Amino acid sequence: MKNNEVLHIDIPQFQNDLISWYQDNKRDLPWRKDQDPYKVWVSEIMLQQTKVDTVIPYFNQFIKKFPSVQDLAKAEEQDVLKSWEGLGYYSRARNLQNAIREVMASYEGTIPANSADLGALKGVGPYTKGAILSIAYNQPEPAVDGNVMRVLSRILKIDEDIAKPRTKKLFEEIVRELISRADPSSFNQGMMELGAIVCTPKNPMCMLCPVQRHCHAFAEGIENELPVKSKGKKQKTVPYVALLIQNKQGKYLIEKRPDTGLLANLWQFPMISIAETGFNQIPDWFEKEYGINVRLKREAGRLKHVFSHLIWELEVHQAVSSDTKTNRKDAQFVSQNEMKAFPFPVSHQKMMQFL
DNA sequence: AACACGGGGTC
DNA sequence: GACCCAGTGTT
Repeated sequence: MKNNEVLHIDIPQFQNDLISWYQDNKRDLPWRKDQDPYKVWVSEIMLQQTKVDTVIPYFNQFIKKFPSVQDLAKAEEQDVLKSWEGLGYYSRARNLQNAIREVMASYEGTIPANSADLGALKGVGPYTKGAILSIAYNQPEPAVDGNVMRVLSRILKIDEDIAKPRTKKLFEEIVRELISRADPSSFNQGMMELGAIVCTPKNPMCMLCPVQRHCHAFAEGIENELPVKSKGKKQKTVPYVALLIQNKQGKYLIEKRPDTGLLANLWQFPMISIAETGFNQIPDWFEKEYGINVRLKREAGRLKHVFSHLIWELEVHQAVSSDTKTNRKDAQFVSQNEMKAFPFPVSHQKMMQFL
């Protein structure tokens, strides 16, 4: 589809309506106090697939702890993950620190202001690249997220499936023609703010919309039919037995997860896929894998934890061991107090309620 | 192009 | 429950 087939609006007037509204109505958010590229970057990573209200306290605490590129570069990864604990998508934190270290090594600590160098950094995809270039460096680059696709699909009456990668590219090309050269920062942020506040997924507040007069979906009364988005497939359920193993010193066994995949490098209580290892082989399994003896005491409780792509059903058991050490690297007995320094996924924080 | 990758809020 | 969120990396 050619862009000129869908761009049936007065572009200068649209830009002016949007930017005027944004400047009068923008929320007072912690990452909008200045245009520090580092803070813009951190905020954009945190905001990926995450609501503004969720991000605010994490952002404030993160910037206080790691105020600059230098501070984040020299931090321990475990400290960075601890600051990210509960926010989800933990590879964002690890990729961010990886990229920040690359900025120190290759760019003397200055965050690149060009598309090629910025986009080559870990965790900086098309959206984040455009957001940093437009918001921190005032360059007319597209920053197309879910908000922008929703808003533009309605304004321009585009019914392509926004779940398809190809559709995102279409919107990026459209934004290249639509974006204000005078104030790309306000244009991009205005589009996202509009999507978050007015042009919401359900029941958009068209009566309050600053660009209502440009909107083809509103004109036809089909704002609730757009955007078109195909459904993802539903999650698989996986049953586990998780163990709260206490030794004679009153300490509990915890372990570090592998450095790739789900919840990489976070800590957890040992858990066993019950589909692979039978319940009554658990003691033997621990003897072999951890070099410790384990005796199950009682079931402490059950909990279900839902991820975007799978569901854990955890049967939590209390257990005891007469050992104080394990032969497994990245596993150790710790007191409840010592435990607080380790980053845990929310699923295993829930388990601590049973301690 | 399809899938892995968290967690919380809303209706 | 189903959907959504200021998406990216891997396959």
